This record gives sequence, C-alpha cells and structure tokens, in this order.
Amino acid sequence: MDSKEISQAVVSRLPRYFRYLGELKDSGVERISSQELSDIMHVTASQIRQDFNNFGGFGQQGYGYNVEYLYNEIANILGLHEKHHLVLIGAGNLGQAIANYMNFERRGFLITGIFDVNKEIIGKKIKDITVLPMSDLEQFVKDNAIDIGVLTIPKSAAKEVADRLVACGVHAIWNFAHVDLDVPDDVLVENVHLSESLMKLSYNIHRKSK
Amino acid sequence: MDSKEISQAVVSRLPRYFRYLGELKDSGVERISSQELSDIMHVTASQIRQDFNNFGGFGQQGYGYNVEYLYNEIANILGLHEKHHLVLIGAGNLGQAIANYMNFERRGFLITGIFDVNKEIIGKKIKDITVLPMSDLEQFVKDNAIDIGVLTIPKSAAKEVADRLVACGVHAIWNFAHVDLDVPDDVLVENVHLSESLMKLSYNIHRKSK
DNA sequence: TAGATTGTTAATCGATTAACAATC
DNA sequence: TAGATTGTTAATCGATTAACAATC
Repeated sequence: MDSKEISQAVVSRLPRYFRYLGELKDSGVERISSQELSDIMHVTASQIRQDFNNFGGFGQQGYGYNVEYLYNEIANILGLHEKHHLVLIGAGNLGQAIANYMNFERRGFLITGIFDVNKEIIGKKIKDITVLPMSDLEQFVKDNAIDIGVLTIPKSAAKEVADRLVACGVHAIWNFAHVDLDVPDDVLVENVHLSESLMKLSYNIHRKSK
Repeated sequence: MDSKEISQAVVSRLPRYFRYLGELKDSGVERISSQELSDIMHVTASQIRQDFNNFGGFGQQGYGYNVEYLYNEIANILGLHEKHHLVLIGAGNLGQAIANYMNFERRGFLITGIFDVNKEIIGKKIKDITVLPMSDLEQFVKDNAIDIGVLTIPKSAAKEVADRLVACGVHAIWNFAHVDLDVPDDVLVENVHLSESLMKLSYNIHRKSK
C-alpha cells in the first residue's frame, strides 16, 4: 500500500505541527494556510505543503487547511488514536517524572507497570501503580499486552533489561540510558540521551564565545 | 579564524563519538582507524573522517587516530573543559532527576542554584542545594555567574521564566518545557521535548503494524 | 468569475559516500 | 620500502526551496 518511505526528517517534524495545530484549534482557529502556519512556526510554507503531501492531500486550493481536520489526520498518522501499554523500568526520579507526566496518558500512552531493583521502592505506589520487582517482568509483559518498554535505568543495566524485554515480546523501547541498544531489526528504539543534548548546547556556547 | 560554519548535523554526532572514544579509552585501546570505529559505531568511515576533519587533522596516515588524543580534542571542541554554572528552575521529579544525575557535574556542568514556586519545596535541600523562591532568581544569577538556565517547569510558566533569565544575562537555556521559546538571536536554546520523542516512536510502531 | 492557495514538479542546496592521491 | 590509512576532492544522494499549473 504505502510505497514511498517517509524520511525520519519529515517524521520528526510531525509532532511539532501537531502541537501548533492543537493550540490553534484550542484557540478557535478554523482554517489556516501554509503561509500563515509558516509565519507562526518559522518553517517555509513550501516545506509544510511538502510534508503534509507525503501523507495525502489534506488541504483545499484557495482555502488552505481546516485546522481541526488536519489536527486529527496528523494524530492518526502519529498513531495517537491507538492505545499503548508501557512498562517503566527504573523508578528513580526520572522514572517518576515520566510516570507522573499526565499528558502521555492523554495521548494513549498508559503506564501499566513500574519495575525496580531497589527493595526500598518495590511495593510502594507511584500514581496508583505498585512498583514490582524485576523478577515479575516477563509474566507482567505477557499478561498485560505491553508494547513499549521505557528504560529509566543506569546504562550498566540497560542492555540486559532491553534483551529481557525483547525476549518476552516488547517491540519498542524508549531508552533514556546513555548507551546504544543492540536489538533485532524489528524492534524500534527511540533514544533520549540527555547528556548528548547538553553537550550540543555546550558546543554552541563554546563556539559563540570565540 | 573559523571561517566555515559547522553544520548541526555534524555537531549532533560529536557527543556520540565522544562517548565511544571514552569507552575505548577506558578499555585501554590506544589507537583506532576510521574503519574500525565505523564497524563499532555503524556509521561510514568516510563520514567519520569528514566529521573529524571539520575541526582539523587529528589522525595520521597509515596509523589511524590516537584514542586518548582524539577523545580530548573532541572534549575541547564540545567545550567540556570549561566550567558552566547552571540554575535549575522547577524542582519537581524531572528537575530532581537532573540535579541528581552526577555525570553532568563530571563534565563541568555545575548545578549552582535550584528554584521553585512551591512553598512546600522551597527551603528543602536537593543534593546539598537549598531550593530558593523565584523572587531570588535575578540576584542569584548575577551573583553566581550563571550561564545556563534549565527549565523543568510546565509550559505555562516557561516563556515568562525564560524572559526573566534572558533579562538578567543568561545566554543559554536547556528547555524541557513543551513550548518553543522566543528569545533574542544571541541566546541559545536546546530543547528536550519528551512527548515529541514518544510520538516519533508511536509513528514508527503504527507504520510498522500496517 | 477572479483570487487564493494547494499539490506537485523542477531547481537548488547541503549532506553523505566514494575514490584516491598524499603521506606516515 | 611497502602497506596502511588519512585528508580531501569529486560524485551521489536526499532534503529543502522555488515555481507554477491545477483547482477550489
């Protein structure tokens, strides 16, 4: 069906379109042209039209785009109308921050299980979810149709836990550990490497000061 | 001096090179060729050589690259040999996760002040640092030569706080709030938009399942 | 209908890869 | 010296921008 592959450059711009369209929708804007959106988002109108047309014709000549319609189409493209069940491995500050961030839930990302190695934390509740020991992981994943694993653990443990997740059927990993995971081709990994982000900032500070 | 501008595509690969070279160094590897590094990192040898040569000739024909030398050069390029003083605004879970992540400190990023609006949190200590009220922000930034502001606050407050930081001289912002900040040209912003990262993962899951 | 704005093709720009001469 | 591997130029590939015919 889908013949041409969409580049990740395009994909990485979709969430931002989605955010702006959501804001426009919430403020009651009904229609918008690529030029108006271009002015607001500081990307070229040409790129906006090219990006949208990767997925089909959402606009109308002489009119522009209907904000609500386009918003929903992008939600569809991003898979935000589907529910996802997540396990979060590592209930430290970062894990808790993610578990408590309600907006993910609103978009269909349901934190279903939380796991940790620390006996002090196991058994406690985070957002109504009891933290379980790592030994329960495989059974839990199978029983709860988990499709995303979130790794908020130190890099030393990340590869082993990733292997365990993959072995019991998880096919997508949101990885906050500062290590590159080595998974089969059909398993998706999305990395959030905070220290790399900070180093980029550092580079630009350093360059500017010269 | 520096005539040609380095593209952000190159810059965003540097931290990863730095990480792998650090690991090689720690495991006692003395020299490495672009081909060997290519095999390990899964990028082309050609790209590795091109990337490094943006900053000068770090290798030697017939030999390759000295791991420790290259590691230090990249640290220099990234500005990791300079100290940075950070204020962290928002002492929730995410703020605490960042404050407690020791590795930033090791690279010269010193969390010097922590601020919050919540009276329950103000006065408490996070990693030996007393959380201060927002009213102290400007004076603190001036007194402590702060050069980076970290925004771990809700999007509703982010723009206003960013303006305050910029007004008192902060020229770099590490922004975790899900909003695009509008700052003067000479102020650097590095965004970490977690929900956009998760949506990208969602897109790829959704696409794969078709 | 006339005006506006998309969808799409063509042109440009930039980034990646390939090739090889320079040289350690 | 011969072999290896860089530094760098040239070729290719892909992404962005410009232009405009299609059409609402």
